[in-house]
Order: sequence, then C-alpha cells, then structure tokens
Amino acid sequence: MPGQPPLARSELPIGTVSLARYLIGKVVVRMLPEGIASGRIVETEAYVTGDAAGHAYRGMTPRNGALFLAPGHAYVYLAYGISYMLNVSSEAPGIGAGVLIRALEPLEGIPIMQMNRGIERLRDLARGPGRLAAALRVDRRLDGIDLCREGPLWLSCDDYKPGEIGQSVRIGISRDANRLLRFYLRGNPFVSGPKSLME
DNA sequence: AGTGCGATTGACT
DNA sequence: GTCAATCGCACTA
Repeated sequence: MPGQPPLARSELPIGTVSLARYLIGKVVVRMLPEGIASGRIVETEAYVTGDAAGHAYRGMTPRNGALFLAPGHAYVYLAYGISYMLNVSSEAPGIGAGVLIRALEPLEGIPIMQMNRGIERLRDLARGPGRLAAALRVDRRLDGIDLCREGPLWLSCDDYKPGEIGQSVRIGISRDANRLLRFYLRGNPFVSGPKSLME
C-alpha cells in the first residue's frame, strides 16, 4: 500500500495565505491506472477573499463552485482553452478562495509523467501550473474531489523540511497584480516564472 | 444568442 | 525576445 497518507483537514492552517505557505514542501499524489505519480509542491499562489484576480470574486458560478467547499478540495479549471489549473480550496464552507499549485518537483512515477507530457526533461515535467496538471493527468473530472482523502488525487507529506520560502507578485494576472501572494522555494530549479521573480 | 477574454504553453524570430 | 493556439465561461442584450 502507498505509504502516503493524506493530510488531515484538521492540520491545514486557517486562511488562504497560510495555506499557500503551508503547502510548499508538501506532496501531491496522483493514482493512475499505471501506478502512482507524485511531486513536491515548490510554488503556490493565494487567491484570497475579495481578490479581484480570483475566480470567486463575483460569487459562485457553475465553474467555480469547488472554491466554496471546505478547505482541502480540488478546484480544477481550463485556462486559455489549453491548460488545466489545479487549486486547493482554502476557506470555510461558503467562502470562495483557493491556492493555485504552480509547480512540482517530480518524485514518483517519473516515466508516467514523461509519457503524459510527451517530454523527457525532468525540470520541465511539472514547472508551471498547466504542465503539472498535464503531468498528473488532472482535468475537470477531478474538480471538487476531497484532497484530504485517498482517491484519484490527494495531498500528503513526508519528513521534508522546506528551505527559505520566497514571496513575489503573482504571475499572469492583471487585476490586483501588486499583491505579494506568490510563494516559492527559493533556489529550487523546479519553480516556474521569470528570473526577475526568483530573488 | 453573441462576444471578448483569460491564474498558459510551445513554437518561432 | 514575440506571438498564435484554443475554448469554456461570464457578461451583455
């Protein structure tokens, strides 16, 4: 059996920003027919309540309902008609907010991820939100699932202790663009984004 | 019912 | 560095 128990919902910190920091260094585990694929979270972004850049800003819609679930549920949507984005709901039920997982350091099932991505290079397998969703074969069918429970996709952890966590503006948004709500493992080669946001 | 636009990526100059 | 691809959805009427 997989020695990767899910994180308990009760151990998730309260609040979107706290969760975004907390998730750095944790592990995303994906169960596929071919086996397990997993990766360590090295970059996140917080989409807080009242955030004009957040999908929950204008209230609940057919797309974003999962953002209003209890903390630790998956919100998956298609961006630019091209790439799926994996988020974790982050506030009490009924409050819409989430944390975008932006990059993973591949751990297990690397051949599976290479197949899913159609590339070999380790560094590019899950560096970027659309890439990591593709590597783990995440799509809308996983929208709303509980990430604190073993299933097709869940969150876990090991004894890894993250190093220094950097903070910057978020990538690719225009509204509320000045807020420092992106978090990343400083110096980690699997982090996405321009060099200007790496310091 | 029609329209404009992204929480991106990959290909190309 | 620039730029097109691609489509679901939220918004307007």
